Amino acid sequence: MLNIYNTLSRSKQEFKPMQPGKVSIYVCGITVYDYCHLGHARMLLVFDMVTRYLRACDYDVTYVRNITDIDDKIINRARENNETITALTDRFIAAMNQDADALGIIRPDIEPRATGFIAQIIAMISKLISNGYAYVGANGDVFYDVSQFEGYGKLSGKNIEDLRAGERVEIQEAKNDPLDFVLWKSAKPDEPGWESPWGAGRPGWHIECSAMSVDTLGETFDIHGGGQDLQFPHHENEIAQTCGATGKPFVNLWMHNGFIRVDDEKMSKSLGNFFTIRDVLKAYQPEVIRFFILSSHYRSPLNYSDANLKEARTALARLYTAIRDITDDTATHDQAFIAKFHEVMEDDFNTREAVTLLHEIAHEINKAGDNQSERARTLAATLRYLGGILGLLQDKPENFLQSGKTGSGVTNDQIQQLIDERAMAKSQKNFSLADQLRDQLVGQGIILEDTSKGTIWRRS
RNA sequence: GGCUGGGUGGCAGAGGGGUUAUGCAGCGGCCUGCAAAGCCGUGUACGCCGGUUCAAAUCCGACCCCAGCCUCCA
Repeated sequence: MLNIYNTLSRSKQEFKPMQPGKVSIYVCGITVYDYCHLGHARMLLVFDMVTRYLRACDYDVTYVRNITDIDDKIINRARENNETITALTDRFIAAMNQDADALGIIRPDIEPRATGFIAQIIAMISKLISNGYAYVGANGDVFYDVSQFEGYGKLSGKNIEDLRAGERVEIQEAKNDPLDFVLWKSAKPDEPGWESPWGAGRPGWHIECSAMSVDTLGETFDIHGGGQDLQFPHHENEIAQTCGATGKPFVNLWMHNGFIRVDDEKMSKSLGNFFTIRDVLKAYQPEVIRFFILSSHYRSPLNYSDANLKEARTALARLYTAIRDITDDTATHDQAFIAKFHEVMEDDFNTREAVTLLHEIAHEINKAGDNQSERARTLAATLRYLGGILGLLQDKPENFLQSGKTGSGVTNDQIQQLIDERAMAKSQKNFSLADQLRDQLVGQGIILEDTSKGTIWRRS
């Protein structure tokens, strides 16, 4: 029985899909005006893990992750760069796909782009106006009338009075209420726009997701996800819009992933403390980033640091080391570990416990000694199978262990040459030369291991 | 100020009324020419103050501290 924490009820609840065996998920994706950072990576990886796990449980999953390709930041950035909006968004969508692919993230089944749904957006806004939830403001923009929607603030645990008391909402003359938010923004003469009943303009951010999710998954669907910061106002507004337009419940379960932090502060553009995925990939293997992120619970904050990434690399190397040289292709699985794995994953996707379990399996393999024994092969197959559900341990062990980013100044051939020289020295009992050659490699991040089958190497 | 979530050993990070988390680092040992890897053993812990209980890191209450949201944000 799968239990998932629902932000709306602030508790774990049993997951019951609307249609048995089928799951529909919508996740708020990326606004494409810059490279993705590690925070985006966490969102991508968390929901990748969720869909992978649901599929491993034989659910037929439809995973939708949108792209916001029209918005003020995009317009401004295109203007700064002196390029067209399409050129800018195409460029960063390609970059996003490149980064996501590198991290082994399975592409969503449907990836709607806001600009492809203008008709649906306009239709939904019209519906909201006719249903009495929206109005045309003094400046020609269309606004959502928050006071008309009962339960506004329920998802984020806020009430309208508190929000007003916060007084951080910008006062805008055109609105009836400072809390009202824009659905359709009139275009200034030099801005892009689409024709609409309210003149040329573009959609507000929130309405995009309402229109795209309803169009791709239906008026009510199973899971809606996104980063924690989207709870308010974005998801709150989505609920108000979709329910206002359809008169039906919107989603059954809200999932929000925690943030990546740097020095105990949220990683963000405004703080200037963000690291892009591609920058981090220069120093660490993609699987290390995945392992790092899955090493904590998806709702917990997670601190990014060089030390933590290094540790993730070491821990993952331990797992790969355990299955090194074991042929596991024909072996069966250890059902006790499989059952335990599902037990922890069914508790709100406790990937940290799952990773702990992988370490326990690795330890069992190491204890087994003879790595061609039936027991070792069964455990290795289990380790690889369970790791695979998390998107881990699918590489060849020697490939992972040798393809680290340290010691990249020395080629495999050079390493092998030094190993050969050292073997010669060793056979002549010239240990001081042998040690000197080994130290030389260690200085370049290459670790040698003398085994019964000869000397093998890996990157530290 | 309001609303959420949290404070765990040297570090990271789970768990969550009585039984080893796990990983990294440390220490002792085995193995090794020496290492590495691995194995065995080992230490350090649950913010503070009360309460409930045979028993509290775990439940309850107060307090202190931190983070997130309340504005664009994954």
